[in-house]
Amino acid sequence: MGKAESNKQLKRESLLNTAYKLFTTKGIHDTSISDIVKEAGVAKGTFYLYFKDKYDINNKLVYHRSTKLFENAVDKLMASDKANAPVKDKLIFIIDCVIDALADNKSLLMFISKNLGLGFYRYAMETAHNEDDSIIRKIDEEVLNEIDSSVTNPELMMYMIIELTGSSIFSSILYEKPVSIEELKPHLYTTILNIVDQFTIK
Amino acid sequence: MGKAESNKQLKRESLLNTAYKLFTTKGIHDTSISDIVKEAGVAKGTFYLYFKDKYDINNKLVYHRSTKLFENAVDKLMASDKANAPVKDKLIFIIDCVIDALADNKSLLMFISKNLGLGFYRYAMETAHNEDDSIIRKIDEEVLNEIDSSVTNPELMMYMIIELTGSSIFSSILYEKPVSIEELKPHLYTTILNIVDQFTIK
Amino acid sequence: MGKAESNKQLKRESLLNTAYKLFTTKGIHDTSISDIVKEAGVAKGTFYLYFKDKYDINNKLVYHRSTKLFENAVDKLMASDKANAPVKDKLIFIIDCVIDALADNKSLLMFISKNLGLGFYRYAMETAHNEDDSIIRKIDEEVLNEIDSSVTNPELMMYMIIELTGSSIFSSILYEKPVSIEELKPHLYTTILNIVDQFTIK
Amino acid sequence: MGKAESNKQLKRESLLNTAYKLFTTKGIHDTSISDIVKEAGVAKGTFYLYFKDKYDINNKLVYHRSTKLFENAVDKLMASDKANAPVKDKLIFIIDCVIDALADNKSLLMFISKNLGLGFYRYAMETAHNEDDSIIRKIDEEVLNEIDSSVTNPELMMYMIIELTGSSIFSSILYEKPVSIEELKPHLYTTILNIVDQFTIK
DNA sequence: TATGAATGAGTTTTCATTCAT
DNA sequence: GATGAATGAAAACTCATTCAT
Repeated sequence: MGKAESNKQLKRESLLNTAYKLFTTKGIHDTSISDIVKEAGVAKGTFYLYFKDKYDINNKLVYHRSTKLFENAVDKLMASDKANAPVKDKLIFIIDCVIDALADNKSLLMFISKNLGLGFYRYAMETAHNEDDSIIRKIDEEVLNEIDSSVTNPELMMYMIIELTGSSIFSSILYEKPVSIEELKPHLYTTILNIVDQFTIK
Repeated sequence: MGKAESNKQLKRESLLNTAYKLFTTKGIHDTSISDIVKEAGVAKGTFYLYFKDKYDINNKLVYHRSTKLFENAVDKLMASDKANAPVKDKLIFIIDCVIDALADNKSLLMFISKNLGLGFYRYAMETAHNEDDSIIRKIDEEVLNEIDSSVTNPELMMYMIIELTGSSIFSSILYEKPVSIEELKPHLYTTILNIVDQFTIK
Repeated sequence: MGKAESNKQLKRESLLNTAYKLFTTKGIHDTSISDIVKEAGVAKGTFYLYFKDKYDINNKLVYHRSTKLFENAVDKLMASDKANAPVKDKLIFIIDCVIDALADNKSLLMFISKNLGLGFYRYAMETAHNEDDSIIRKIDEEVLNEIDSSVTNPELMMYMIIELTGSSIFSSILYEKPVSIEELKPHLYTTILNIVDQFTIK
Repeated sequence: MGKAESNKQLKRESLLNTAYKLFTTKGIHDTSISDIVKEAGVAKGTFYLYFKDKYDINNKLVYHRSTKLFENAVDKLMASDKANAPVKDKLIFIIDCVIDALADNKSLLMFISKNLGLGFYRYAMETAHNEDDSIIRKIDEEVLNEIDSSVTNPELMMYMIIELTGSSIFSSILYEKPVSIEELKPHLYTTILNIVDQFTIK
């Protein structure tokens, strides 16, 4: 990668990071492209070399940041002694990792929650179809492919688990309402395991 | 109510209805105050007599429309033969009513989903504190006040039920993904009843 | 004066006082008629029963408040042992009274200074021609009519004295720059007396 | 200076000149930013590239035009045979130049008078502190630095002279009331010299 | 007299986008 | 590729004034 090439990437990165910072602080509505380029230290026109508009950079951010979240969780799983544990355990492990990461990074939680209003699942499915390197596909293939054939409707099961998790952690992490995330966790995991059972033919 | 007074309410109503129509069709971002007043047939300044800005009228709409949704559900419950049924049954009845209403009114579902990104529950609790006539308070008092004392943490239980329901129906109703709402319902209600059990001391 | 009549005057007074308060605090430019009537507790339309517009009420205020200033000074003079002193002494007495009153009421000083930007004198002369009860005419007749016939150009003399006084006290009272008003006074009065001498044929 | 740079200055100048023209003809209150840009031949947004609002461009104009006034006076003094005359003579020379310039340019007089309502002196002192190239500082250093040590309070002396001059010439130039500027001059200069004497220890 | 909701022309202000350098 | 001044359509918002009650 030549000097020019790396400089090019630097500008792009700078724009992405600045946009993320401003979107999470002031909100996308109150952030203008002017604000972004001023803070990023690049020229107005440069923005358009990399992104179509404000919403384009926002989408790229959502994809980028949420993918990383799951990638890290999978990496941690693989590095752990749970790498070969039963699917149920791996599922809880990954969910736990993601929750911890979001509890540690509330602005990311805020950012994702504002953008995935219609649910993690739908977004995940959409990107799974559009992007070759979809993290969802990777999770599916590498972690959950061994879901027991006794599960009647694995996709629906995953849907309910993801939606329940995704929607219930926000208020808990951000406002500790109605309970803190640490208090929520055991109940949530119990429910998740119940859902798995519910979809399992005995 | 004098002639002037009723005319005043008419203008306000007209603005609310027009805004709702435009927000759900074109989106709030692409709807200008000019658009609203033009379609509502009132002068620009009149808008500012009733609402601070676009976001103010939007919030008032969210409150108004979502309250109505639950009010109708409670009314239906009271008029039904389930008025004196066990709490579990009343809960499922209300949820079923709300889901049916939203399935019948996708633009309302869309509208609410865009605006309650952080979850029904948090919004419900906030308005419960701010508004005297909060529907949530009413449901609490009139329908659920008899929750069995054997439930360990009724608030947390309701939280999980509401979040699971609120987030899982969207994709199902709007895109029939991963399954249609009619297919989802039995699984959802099973999970809800499981959650109730989970919080019940045996 | 009937009840209705006094109520009428009360509204007018309330509008005048509120306008003065707002003009001196926020400036005339940032005060709207809406602001005035809201704070005064009267209806919008009522404003137009008494005043033509914002500038009309402002002018009436300037006239009213500055006239009172000089009236009080003349009253004090008449009540003092200087009532029959030489003109020079009476002149200094009146000027001293006015300065003290303004030093005691900085918002009034601010208000007058903003509105009499083109000088006390011109304004005084204009109102002297327009208003039957002009305070300037009264001062002229009751206090200064005995100006010695040895003064070559009494009008010009008064002009210079008024302008010098009017412009030099502002900064002194409001910012104590370049010196406090108490420090300024002796120098100012010396200069005034010098001006009188300058116009007196010896 | 590149082509772009000079074009940039041209736009700024054009806006300043147009604003001055409109402010002096119609008044600042009746001049809209739309008026300015239309007449200046630039786009609406361009205005905001150079000025914050109407009042910002007005302030910059006051500073610019009043500074020029004194600069020209000092230049004329330096080019004259009075360059090395006694301070008294130089003082009268500069004042005379400024008065003549304002008598020749009544719209400038009007403009300055409306904006320096609280007095030349205060404004001059403020800008002297804020601006490195303050004309007041220059006059002080180049012309008046040799004020005789026998003057007890040079700053106060200058204050009184400036305020007297500044306030008394307006009505005289604009309305020839109470006397024309040519009639006023000898009396004014006599008073000024008297003030200098008053502050000089004999 | 007094009211205050309604008006809508007029103003300020923003900002995504372009394009000559 | 990179720049950033310029654009101008379009948005938000204001407010003096009116008039039916």
